[in-house]
Amino acid sequence: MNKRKATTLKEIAKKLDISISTVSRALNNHPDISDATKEKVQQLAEKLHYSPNLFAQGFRTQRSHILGVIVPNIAHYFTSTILKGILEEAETKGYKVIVSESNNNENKQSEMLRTMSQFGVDGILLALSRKTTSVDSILSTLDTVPLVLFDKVSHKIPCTQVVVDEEIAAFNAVEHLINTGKKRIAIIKETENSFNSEKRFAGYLRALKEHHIEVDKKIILSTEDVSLYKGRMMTNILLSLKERPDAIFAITDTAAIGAIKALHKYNIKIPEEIAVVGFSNSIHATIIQPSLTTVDQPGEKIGKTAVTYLIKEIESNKNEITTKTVTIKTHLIVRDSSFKV
Amino acid sequence: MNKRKATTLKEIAKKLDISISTVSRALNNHPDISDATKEKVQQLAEKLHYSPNLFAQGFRTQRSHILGVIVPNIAHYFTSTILKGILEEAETKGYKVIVSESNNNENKQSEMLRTMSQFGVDGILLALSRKTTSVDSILSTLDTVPLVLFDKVSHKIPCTQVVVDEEIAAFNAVEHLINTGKKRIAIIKETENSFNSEKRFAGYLRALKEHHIEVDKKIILSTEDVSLYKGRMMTNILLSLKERPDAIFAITDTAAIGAIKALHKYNIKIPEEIAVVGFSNSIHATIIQPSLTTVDQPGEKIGKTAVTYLIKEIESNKNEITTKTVTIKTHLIVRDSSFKV
DNA sequence: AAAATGTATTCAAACGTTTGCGGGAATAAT
DNA sequence: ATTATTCCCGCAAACGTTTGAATACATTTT
Repeated sequence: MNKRKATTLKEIAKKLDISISTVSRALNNHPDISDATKEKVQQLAEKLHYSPNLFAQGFRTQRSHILGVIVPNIAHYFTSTILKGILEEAETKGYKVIVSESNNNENKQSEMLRTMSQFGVDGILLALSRKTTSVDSILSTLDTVPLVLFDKVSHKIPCTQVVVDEEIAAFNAVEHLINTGKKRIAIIKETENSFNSEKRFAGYLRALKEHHIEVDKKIILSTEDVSLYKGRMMTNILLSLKERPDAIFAITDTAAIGAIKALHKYNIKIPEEIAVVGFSNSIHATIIQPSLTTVDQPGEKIGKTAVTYLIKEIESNKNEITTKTVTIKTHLIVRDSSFKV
Repeated sequence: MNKRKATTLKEIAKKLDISISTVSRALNNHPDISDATKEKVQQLAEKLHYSPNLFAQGFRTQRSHILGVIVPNIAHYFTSTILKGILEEAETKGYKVIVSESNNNENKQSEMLRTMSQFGVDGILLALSRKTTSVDSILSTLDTVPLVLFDKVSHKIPCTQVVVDEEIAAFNAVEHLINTGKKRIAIIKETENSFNSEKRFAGYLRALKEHHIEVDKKIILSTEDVSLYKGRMMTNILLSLKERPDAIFAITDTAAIGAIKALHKYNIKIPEEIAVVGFSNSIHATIIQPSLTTVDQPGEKIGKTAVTYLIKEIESNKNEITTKTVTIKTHLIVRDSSFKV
C-alpha cells in the first residue's frame, strides 16, 4: 500500500514557476488572474490530478461541506427514503452527509447534536426523537450551526421545518372512508405530544365535522407507540364494543397492518364489514392481503427540500434564524382494504 | 446566531501561563507531562468546553476519523440494518460515518470511491454494486485507503471481506425442505456473476446431492434481477410444468413473496402442495400470509464486524493488504410457508 | 513628464494542532 | 564535586490553503 501523496498547490506553483497564491486564485477562478495563466494552471492541475486537501481547506475557511443528519431509526423505511433524497441532493450540491441514529433516545440526540456541531458540520438535519421534552440542547446548537427539522418536528424550535400536509392527508383519508359509505370510523393514534399524530387527529376530527358525523370517544384509541402489536390490541378492543366501527383509520401503516391481522383472526370481511386505512405507504402496503389503502408521503422529496433549505441557509451568510414551515403534498392511494373495484 | 468561537489550545495555555505544546500533550495524556499539570489543564479544558478543532487536527495528522460507506441502495431493509451496525460500532470507536448510494451504478460507484478517498476518509466500507465488472477503480483506491467489502463482495479484490455463510445457509434451507418430505425442489436464482447467488446455488446443489436427489434443470430458474415481479413470473413458469415442484427455494425474500402471491392466485396450498423458502428474513416475512420461512442474516453484526476489521486495519499502520474473509453465521427461521405445526 | 489608474502577480500571515528536538532543573550515580 | 540520568517543559517548524496588502509593470490621464 504505497500511498502516493497528493499533489499540492506548491508543486504546481513550482512547475510553472509562479507563486502559490496565483495558483490558488487561478483554480478558484479569481478575476485578478489573467486568462492565460488560468488556462495553464488548470491544465496542469488536471494533468497532475490535483484535488485540494480538504482538511487544509476546511481548516482555513472553517467550512467542511459536510451535513449532519440525525434520525431516530435508519432502518425505518420511510426514514430511509428521506435519507435517499438527502444523499442525492447533498451530493449534487457538493456536500457529504454524516448520518447518526438517536434510537429515539433524547440524551443520545443531544449528545449527537453536540458532537456534530463541534465536529464542524456546516449544517444539521434533524428528525426529532420521540418525546423530545427538553429542547434546550437543540436551541443551543441552533446558535452554533444552521438546523433544519424534518418529519418529526416541533414548533418550540425556531428554525426551518419540512413536513407533510398531515392534517389534510388525514382529512382526505377519512373523507374517502366516508365517501365509501362508512359512518362509524375509529382512529388509532398516539397518546400525546407527537406532532404528527396530533395533526392527523385534527384532520380526522375535521372530516367528521364537515360531514356531520358525531365524534364518539369510544372509538378514539390512543397508545404510546403505534406498533403492529398495538394495532392488533386496539382492534381487539374495537371488536369487543357493542357498536363496532365500520372503518379504522390507523395513524400509521404498521398499526393498520396489525388491525388487518386482528380482523383476519375474527374472519371479518375487509373492507365490507370494516375498512382499514393507514398512513405512510410503507413497503408492506402491497404485501399484506388485502392491499392497504394509505397516504403516500414522498420521502425523497422531503429529504431533498430539507437539504435545499439547509444549504440555502448555510450559504446565505446572514446569521439570522429563519423559521419557515415547508409543507410537502401527499396523496391517498386507494387499495383493496378500503374499496374493492 | 452569534457563533461563539471555540476555545483553542492557545487560550488555555495563556490562562495557565504554560506553552501550547504542554497543553496539547497534557490533553493527549503524554507521559512527558506531570500529573499535576495534566490535572490543571484537563480541568480548565473541561471548564471552557474545549474541543479540538478537528480540521486543524485532521490537517496536521492526516487522520479524519471518518469512515466512508457505499451501498447500492440505502432503502433496502437488510442494507439499513447493516448500516445500523456500522453506525453503532463506528460511534463507539470514535468514528463518524459518511454514507453514499451507488444505486447499482458502477460508474457512480467508482466516482464515489474516488471522491471519498480524496475527501480524506480513513477507510471505506463497500457493498459492491450489481454487476461490477471492472474492478480497476476499486483496486486503485485500495492502495490509497483501507477498504473492507461486505455483503456484496468479489474475490477479485484482495481485501478483507465480511460475508454470510451463504452456502451453508442455503444448504440448511434446502435440507429443511427435504426433511419435511419435499422431493422436487425448485430454485429461483440470479443469472450469473452474483457472488451471493452462486454460493446459495452451490448450497442448493450440495443439499440435493447429499440427499441423493437428482438435479432437474427444468426447475432451476434464473433471472437478472430477483424481484417480487420476477418471483411471480418464475413461479408461473414452474406451475406450467408437467411435473410441478413441491417446493420453491427463492434466493431472496422478495422473490419468495412473489412466489407466494403467484401460488395464491392459483389457490395452491402452502406449504402442503408447494412450500416456499426465502432468504434474508426481511420485514415482510411475517407480514405475508402464510408467514415466510427464511434465512435470518444478522445485519447489525455484519456491519459491526466490518467496522471492527476496517478500524483494525486503519490503526495498525503496517501498510500491507490483508485479504481475509470473515463469515458470519446465519440461521433458518421456520415459519408457516414451509412447515405448519 | 508626472501622476493616477488599472492589471497581474507575489508576499506573508494566519488558521490550530502535533511533535522532534533541545534544554533546564532536579535527582541519582560515580 | 562532577557526571549521568531522569523528568518536565518550551521552542519552533510543519501541514496546505486562502486572502489582505504590497509590488511591479503597463497604460491612461492630467
